[in-house]
Amino acid sequence: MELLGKILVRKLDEFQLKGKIVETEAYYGKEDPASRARKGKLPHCELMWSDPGKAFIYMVHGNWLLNVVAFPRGIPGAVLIRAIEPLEGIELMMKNRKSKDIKNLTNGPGKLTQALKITNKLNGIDLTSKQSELRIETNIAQEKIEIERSFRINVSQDMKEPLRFYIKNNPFVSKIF
DNA sequence: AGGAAGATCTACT
DNA sequence: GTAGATCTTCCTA
Repeated sequence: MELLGKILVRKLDEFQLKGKIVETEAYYGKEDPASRARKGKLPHCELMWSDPGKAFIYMVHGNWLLNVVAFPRGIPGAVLIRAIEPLEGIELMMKNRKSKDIKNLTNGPGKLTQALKITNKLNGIDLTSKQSELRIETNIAQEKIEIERSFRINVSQDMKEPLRFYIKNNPFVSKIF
């Protein structure tokens, strides 16, 4: 996806936490049996019908999952950020996660939200605005990345096509086939 | 009001 | 690798 390789920036009081997006999954609306939007316009996921570039944060199994709305208004769909590679503020992430293993900080959807202190307070925030507490920056020195794709992980009913994208040979992706 | 499900994580064998 | 914990929202009575 286009999000791969971009930088996720979480702004706290005096600090900034940064991480490179290394793993994503696509979710659609009613076409997708795994999507929460499949049953119709549920109140809490109305953001999927909203404008692209907004954060859609969803709680499941006691974990916050971070999504980015990916389609124009009117079309439901979002991209789940599964894993990032910590770049800045790593010590604070370790503190948030109570772990000192860097590879264990953000290599999963629920883990990265803990490390970055992402909660439903940030639901619906504009990820493209400079003032947002949470935003996505384009990687200036965009290195060459190889994108690999596979089927989604831990989804009870997956679709027929692979909807998971990740950066090849990156140690921070949650699972490699 | 109560119960079930869900895009997960951790700990233990 | 498998089981259990965990929490919020939605569905049904």
